[in-house]
Amino acid sequence: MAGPTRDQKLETLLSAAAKVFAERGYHETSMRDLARASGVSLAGVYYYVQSKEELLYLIQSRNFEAVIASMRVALHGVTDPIERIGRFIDNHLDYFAAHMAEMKVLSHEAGALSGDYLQKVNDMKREYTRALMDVLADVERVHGPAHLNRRVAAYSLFGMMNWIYNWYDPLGDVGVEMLSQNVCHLFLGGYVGLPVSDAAMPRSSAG
Amino acid sequence: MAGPTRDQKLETLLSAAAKVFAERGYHETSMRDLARASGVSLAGVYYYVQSKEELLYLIQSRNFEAVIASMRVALHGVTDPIERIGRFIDNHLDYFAAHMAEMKVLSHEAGALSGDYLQKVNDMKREYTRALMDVLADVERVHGPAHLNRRVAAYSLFGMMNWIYNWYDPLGDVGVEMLSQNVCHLFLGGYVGLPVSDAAMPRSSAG
DNA sequence: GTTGGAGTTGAACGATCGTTCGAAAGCGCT
DNA sequence: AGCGCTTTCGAACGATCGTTCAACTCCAAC
Repeated sequence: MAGPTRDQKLETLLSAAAKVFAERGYHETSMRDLARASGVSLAGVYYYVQSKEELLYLIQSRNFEAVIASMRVALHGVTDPIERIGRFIDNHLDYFAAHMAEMKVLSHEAGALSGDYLQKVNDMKREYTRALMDVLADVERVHGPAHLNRRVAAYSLFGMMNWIYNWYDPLGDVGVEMLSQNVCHLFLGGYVGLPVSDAAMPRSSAG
Repeated sequence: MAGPTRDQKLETLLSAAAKVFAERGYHETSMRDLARASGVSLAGVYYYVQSKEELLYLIQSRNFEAVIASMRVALHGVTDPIERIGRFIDNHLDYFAAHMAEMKVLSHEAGALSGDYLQKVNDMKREYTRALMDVLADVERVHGPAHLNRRVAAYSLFGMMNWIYNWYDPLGDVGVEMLSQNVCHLFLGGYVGLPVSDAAMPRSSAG
């Protein structure tokens, strides 16, 4: 019958904050809004968090770390470059759809941080981008050079995937599986220039 | 020797505001920042604009109108659906790259408006999205049904194109022409599922 | 029953926000 | 010079912001 841990209450606070940040935006949201949404007093928020900016940083860094860690697992042991891309996309969209509020805050509120907070999140961003670029380099090593600038291709893919917070409803008629398959097909079809065999689609080879 | 018109001074104000909004974000920017950036006093701004929100609305609506009008011209008389898509992409990226600050404000500050302002911008968004979806329907009518959900494809393309404010530098080593060609290739290759003939690329047929 | 730390709070702080307003300044016209 | 209209401004308004702090409650340990 133990009450919630300090860490658990912080998680609850972060979760509530992510929801409000996603709806109203970081700067429009006041600490009083967050207090109301998480059921504590205004001053009570500051018992768990040093500042409003640290709150945003915790949301961004924790989820970014989770995405990267999950991506490493998803790609581990997979050698076919095409399937590695499929896994990368699949992992990204799965996590995005499962944590819409947090990922919208991560994608949309990228420039709201400053100082050390900003630098640390930017480091993760560089690491994640590098991971994708490496996979793209693998593809070209195996299937020959693409007729596309690799950097443009990488950021276009991130654009496709990160833009979904503007329109996608995980509970709508387009399931996450279909979304992921479509993005895989769209990107791979355009990047390697040929219809992608179903065997390379992660959804049908891992389940 | 006539001094600047009232409309010209408003344009100057909007341009300066777009730049500051793009850099700092709409809500972080104060009317005092805008006054300093445009060289007038704080109260002076309110001679040209009723409110901060109207300022944002004017930036968004004027540029959205320009994009839509320019798109109508670019597509006029073009019958081949594939080339119509190419023109659509080309027009979008051309305008985006030429008006980075304004288009970033339009893309990134979508949820900052409210009331009638929001409704009017949303109407334009619906019109623009509908235009793309119609072209996609044309493609499928000619080249057979795509193996992709049309809505997912449309929003993925918008994602690719609108995300560029997060990374693209028009003055960098990737020119607008290469960017546009790459996005065309990426999208068409994935959507119609085959290498796109150069003749269908707007850059090589219109010059 | 008393101590002490963890958790929570109401009230207040100075700063900054968007907006307003009356007055002054510029200026073509007579 | 004097009038009328547009343009500009300094100063102030009330509201809200992020943050702080002393005081309070709660409860396990002694």
